[in-house]
Amino acid sequence: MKDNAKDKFVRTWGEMASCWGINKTMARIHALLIAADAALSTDEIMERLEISRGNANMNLRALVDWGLIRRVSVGSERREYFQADQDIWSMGCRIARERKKREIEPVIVALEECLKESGDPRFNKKISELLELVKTVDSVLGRLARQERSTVMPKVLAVLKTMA
Amino acid sequence: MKDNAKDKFVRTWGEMASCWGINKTMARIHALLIAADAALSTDEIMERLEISRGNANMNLRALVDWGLIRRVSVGSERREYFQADQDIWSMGCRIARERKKREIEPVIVALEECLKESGDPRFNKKISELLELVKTVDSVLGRLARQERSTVMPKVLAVLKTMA
DNA sequence: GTTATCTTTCATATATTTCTGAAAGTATGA
DNA sequence: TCATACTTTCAGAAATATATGAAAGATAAC
Repeated sequence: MKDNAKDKFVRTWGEMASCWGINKTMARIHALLIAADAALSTDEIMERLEISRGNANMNLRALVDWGLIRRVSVGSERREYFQADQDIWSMGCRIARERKKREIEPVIVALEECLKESGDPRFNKKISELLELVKTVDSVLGRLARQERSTVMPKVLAVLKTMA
Repeated sequence: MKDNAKDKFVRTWGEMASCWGINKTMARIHALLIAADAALSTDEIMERLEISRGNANMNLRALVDWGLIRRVSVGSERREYFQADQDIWSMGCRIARERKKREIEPVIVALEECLKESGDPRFNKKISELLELVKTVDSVLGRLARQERSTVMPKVLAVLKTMA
């Protein structure tokens, strides 16, 4: 890691990881691959981030799972290489989609169950409001996630500006 | 904890906590206070969640810090009681504000530094795009957070529907 | 089949986060 | 000032999450 700016980028992404509820190494690998000009092999990643093979393998799999990176083959080599999605906006869409799936949808299901099971009207009122809030967020994320190349956010912003 | 629906609500909120990058007990206390009809004392919270005094104190402070609950005094009692914000939408605004401050703003600062320090045009292009994405999210959250009683989300949703 | 190369798994180790409970701190009022 | 009622702190314990590296599992070429 000779380039200071890239190095800082990798470090920063890793430090932010805990806020985002993901693991630090996963974030660092992602950053490394975003910054990289070419696809990298597992060994290159291990070396540059000073992590073990098992760790690299686990986090690469998780990143592929999130749809944030993909396996690519280089020439006729046996070795697998990894490459980050090169379109930043589409990366944003994927993150939106995954977070919706992992963070929001399970809450909606659980809140609806609470609502069904409870007879307390005061509690039900609160849960309904919460559900309304969560569903709105869910809906916004859902629409965002559906865009191929996102033009949504700028439009949303424009609308917000006319209010306030 | 006799009420099953409330109990499930507290449990669910706690389980989601890791996704949101906050701690489980903090989320459970928050849920307990949302569900409660009256303010609760530290001892009541300790007892109902079966946690220690130190733990309760630490997480109550964090929740006050986030602006999600507040200290209230009951009658002439010496003891402090805690109460969740009763307005769910305003709670949403607070969460938006805190997450913007904790998760988004530091990234923007760091990305701008990366941009300044790097001479690699390919890298700079990616960072600029990333910055644009992050700033858009920041801006949306910022506007959301500024609303007192949020009417923003429904409007945003309405706008999104006209596109698709 | 055998060898060489690369990937995945998993028991164990390490690091990090969270929790406990007793001690110290603070405020109130007799 | 002392006793009382409550809050906060913090060192160590427990729980959880992450990482390691050697072994087992693939796959391809010979």
